[in-house]
Amino acid sequence: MNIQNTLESAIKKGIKSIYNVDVPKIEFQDTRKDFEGDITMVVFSLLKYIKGNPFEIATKLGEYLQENTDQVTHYNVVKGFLNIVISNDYYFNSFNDILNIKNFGFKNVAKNEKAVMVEYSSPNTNKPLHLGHIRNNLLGYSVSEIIAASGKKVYKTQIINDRGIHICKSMLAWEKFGNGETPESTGLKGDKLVGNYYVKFDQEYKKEIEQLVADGKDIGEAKKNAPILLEAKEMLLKWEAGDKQVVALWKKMNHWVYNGFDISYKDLGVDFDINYYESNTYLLGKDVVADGLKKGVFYKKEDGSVWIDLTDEGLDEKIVLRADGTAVYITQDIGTAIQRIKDYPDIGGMVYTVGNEQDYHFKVLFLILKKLGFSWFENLHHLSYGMVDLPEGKMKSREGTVVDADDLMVEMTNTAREISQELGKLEAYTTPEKEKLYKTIGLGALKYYILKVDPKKRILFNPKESIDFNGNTGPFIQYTYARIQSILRKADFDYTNTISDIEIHPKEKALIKQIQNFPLVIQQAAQNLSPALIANYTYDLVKDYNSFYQSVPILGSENKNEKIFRTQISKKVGDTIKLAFSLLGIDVPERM
RNA sequence: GGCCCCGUGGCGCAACUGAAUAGCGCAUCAGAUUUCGGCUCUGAGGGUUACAGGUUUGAAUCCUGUCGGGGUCACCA
Repeated sequence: MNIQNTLESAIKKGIKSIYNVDVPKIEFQDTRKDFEGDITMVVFSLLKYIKGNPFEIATKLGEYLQENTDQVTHYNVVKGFLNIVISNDYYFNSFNDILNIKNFGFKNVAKNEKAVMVEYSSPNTNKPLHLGHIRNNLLGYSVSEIIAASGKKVYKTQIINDRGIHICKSMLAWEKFGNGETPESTGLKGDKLVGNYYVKFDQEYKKEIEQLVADGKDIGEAKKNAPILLEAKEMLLKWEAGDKQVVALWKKMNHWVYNGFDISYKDLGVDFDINYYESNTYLLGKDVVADGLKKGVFYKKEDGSVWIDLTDEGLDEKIVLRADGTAVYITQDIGTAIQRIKDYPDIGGMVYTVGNEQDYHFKVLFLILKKLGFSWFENLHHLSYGMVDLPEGKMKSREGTVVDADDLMVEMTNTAREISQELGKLEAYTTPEKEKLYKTIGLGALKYYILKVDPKKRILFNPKESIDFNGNTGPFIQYTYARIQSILRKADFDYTNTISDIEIHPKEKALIKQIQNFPLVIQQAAQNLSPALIANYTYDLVKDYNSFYQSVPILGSENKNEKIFRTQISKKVGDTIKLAFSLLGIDVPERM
């Protein structure tokens, strides 16, 4: 029970006894530095229920609290703000209550809570992962961890786009120009090898168009009729017909890609519980459309195509099935959503981590599922995020301006190595341990940098200059953690027993308050699908700790109990940093 | 053009979903530290929260309009 809840029920009781009124909610905020107090109640919001002068109301409630609660020692009133001072005993008690709770702030999965499926990454199998995927992966993974810590079961999933004309393009190019190259023969990661052939196709295709135009063909015609494109289309037909050779090639090359992705995912520190493949799901949804037609949710046009009218909701009409009966993108998404609920009946909602260019698509998708009558539609969320832009302009894979995910991770690690070699305290480390550490720091910087900002905002990413190691950054927080560990290593006394008979320092108070807040922050972050809340919380905690560290001696304290208490606080802060960072997918080092 | 998102000190970000004098980091300037890791801490300067109205006891936050940036309006995925 944190202080806010305790006070809230006490104040409600007070209001009941003084004014005989029930109020639903009491508002609190942190007391501003310039006033005395630990927590502040905002009286203004009560004026709806209680007629009167805010100052008087605050004073009466302050008096009531002082007399009727153990925790409130005194109070002061400024305008409509009741500043409440909390007793030292309360801080000791509440800190001692949580001192030995492992994973403080994390809630166990509640039985009656429905599970959540979080989809993220969802790559194409013809291109390696790039910077955009990194933001997607970090967000999706972190949100999954946060929801899990908030007390819900989570299924992490990705849907792999493994079929279609674009896949045939890289297959065809490999067949024509590959000379039997494999990841083993070239030493390339599988996704990189296949990606190269996707580029190769595009080059050949452009050449053929130029040739055709030079021969006097119209440019539009040339684009449609370039021989290599026709061949790719033919290949797609063969694939759909189940042609043995094409399917075998498709399987072989996709495997290369999956092996490549696995390496990238592992480096990035993300994982999945379930994979869905478009080759299995692209036919889903058609029967749902037939069903919806019967129910009158959809309607058929003269040419046989099926549509939904969303003009009443301020959107357009949207096609859900082509005239030839084949599915479009959204048909598949409808089918897949329903399929997932069938596969995992304990799911009560889903989170789709997809870029904001698909905002409209998901609006439509959710609306359709609502109209089809699925009750879980209201627990569908599109975790939409802004583009990651480069200083030079937009990322385009064809023009080679993409930042490759693997390259970026290596670059971050290199930067961390350079800095650590100058400043690190790593004498005790072996070379492999050092390498692991550089990666921890480099990726910590990258992850924190991306996750601390509101997902909706665009990020301008300058690989060379953007990543700072000072200030509000991952490494700064990691550094504080490492320093705490250094203190704990040196603490050669028993600090497991609880302490309560010393003077409590304001900086210690601030830290206890901050730690107590952690469970609430997790719940808020889960509700808002916002890793940024966790990142900012951790930073605030670390700043409070550094301030504490600077103001009071810990191991150097003369008073034995003080020494123990401060060590305990340090330990708890360290634990909390570690837990919070685990929610962001960031490791913390023992030394750096 | 319709719809959606964004606009906060020079730069990068906050503000618990409407509350006190809008916080923090980088950069700049001035200090602190016999001690536990000098990648730390304390302080100063720097803001009409893009602009104009409105609602409210109270607005960066809600509403309307304008401007600027981005996205989206495919029988592509």
